[in-house]
Amino acid sequence: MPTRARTLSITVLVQQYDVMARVMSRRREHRRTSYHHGDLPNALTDAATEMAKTGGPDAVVLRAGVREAGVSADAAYRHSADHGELLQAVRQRALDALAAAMRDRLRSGEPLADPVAESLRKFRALGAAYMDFALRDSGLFRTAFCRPGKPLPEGMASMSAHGPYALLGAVLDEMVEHGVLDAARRPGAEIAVWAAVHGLATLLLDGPLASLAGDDRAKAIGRISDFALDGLTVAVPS
Amino acid sequence: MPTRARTLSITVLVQQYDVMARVMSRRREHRRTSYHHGDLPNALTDAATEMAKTGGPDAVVLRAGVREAGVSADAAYRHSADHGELLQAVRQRALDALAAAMRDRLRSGEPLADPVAESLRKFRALGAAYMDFALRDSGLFRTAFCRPGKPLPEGMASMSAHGPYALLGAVLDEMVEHGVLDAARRPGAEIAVWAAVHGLATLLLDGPLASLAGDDRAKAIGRISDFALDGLTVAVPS
DNA sequence: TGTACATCAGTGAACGCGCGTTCACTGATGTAC
DNA sequence: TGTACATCAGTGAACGCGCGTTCACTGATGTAC
Repeated sequence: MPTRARTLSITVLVQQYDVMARVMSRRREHRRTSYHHGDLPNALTDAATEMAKTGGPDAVVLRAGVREAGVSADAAYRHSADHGELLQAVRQRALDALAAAMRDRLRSGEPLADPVAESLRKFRALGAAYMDFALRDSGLFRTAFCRPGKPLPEGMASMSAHGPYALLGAVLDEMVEHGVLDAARRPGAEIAVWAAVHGLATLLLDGPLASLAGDDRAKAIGRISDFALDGLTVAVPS
Repeated sequence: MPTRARTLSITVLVQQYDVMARVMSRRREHRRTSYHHGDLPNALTDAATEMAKTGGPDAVVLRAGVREAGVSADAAYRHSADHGELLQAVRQRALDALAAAMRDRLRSGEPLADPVAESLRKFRALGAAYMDFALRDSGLFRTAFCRPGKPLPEGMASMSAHGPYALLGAVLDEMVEHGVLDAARRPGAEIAVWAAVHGLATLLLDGPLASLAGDDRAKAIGRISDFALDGLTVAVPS
């Protein structure tokens, strides 16, 4: 069957062309002008972050990263101590992205004239941004909070001046300032609020609440901020 | 140096003896009287659960499990579809263990005469048991809530009549019954409370709060139940 | 009570995979004189 | 302005590991007649 055979071989050729084109375009992206890469540390972290975005922390694979960067495996070890350090860098990126999403949400809404209402608006905006990030960019979110190989260094991004924790703290301070939150209840409030929102995110993402359908899910998300607010602002602990 | 050489060889012998003794005792535990194991599915799940206890979900390794059960690798496939199914079985065990710890804590405390105080006591007991389990048996806890390979079947144990979720639900019902919790606030209350406690557990365990030292940690844990209670029982949402 | 036979539950060896890491080596770059 | 030389940042191949899974096969068990 010569006709069939020719048809097949053309199909095969087309497939081969597609594969080659893909390979070449990838090569082109990362083609270097010199023997040295120029900025391997960043390129590697970029590639690894992209993987985390898709597949979570388990997808952060050193060999895949150097492949993507168009460099041999050992080159990574000129800049990184080991795989754990790469993962740590990606984790940092993920935390930064989360904090950025929270800041964006703060800015995106219409500021309210009443400072009390405004501080509440901000509080809810942070919670909503956190939940959205967790559910939409779940790979990064999971990476940001994945179990680290070695204990994390103190003062990591989430705790730094611009991290999620600090953002929440600033809004809570505002709430105290405007009398929404009793100053006596301020200490440690970040942790309680953070726990509530973070817990809901993880239960929905990987936990037993993953099966919660669209509407129930939306309800649960909607409620968690009110729940946290009430938990903070109630006058008399029973 | 003949003396040195002899000393060395005795050391080596002692080491070899230790290794052999360990191997033999392991063999003995699992020595079978017949060609058939008798109860491989349970033995395998037992072994895998033990691994999860120590090393979390990543430690649930099929080959290690069959090794421990004293059986060849392929034997596992007579009873389990694949690795995912084994992990699922272990996850179920972990959830059962968590629920059991919660039930035990409910029973262990002195019941109070006042039904209002009693329902609050139960509420706090559940939270405390959950946190203790998470921090003390962290391997199992992590396994219970690890990301499943395939979506979980609906109606899993945490949602079943005796799972953690149902236990919390029952106590919340009691709180409504005795006027501690407004009935209008009852729907979805499990989720909010669960999220708060679960979130704190995961942040302390693997997250950025892992560095929280003994006293701060205790404070955060102590506060989370009050926080959740206040969030539920406050009269007027601002 | 035997017996043929299907089925169940094992065996030991192997496959293929992809990983993190390391090896000895080399091209490129910067610097002291 | 050259030049020797240390150092930096790559190469390609390999190592060793342990995993999940599958292969062809076999011993043990239950069942119909």
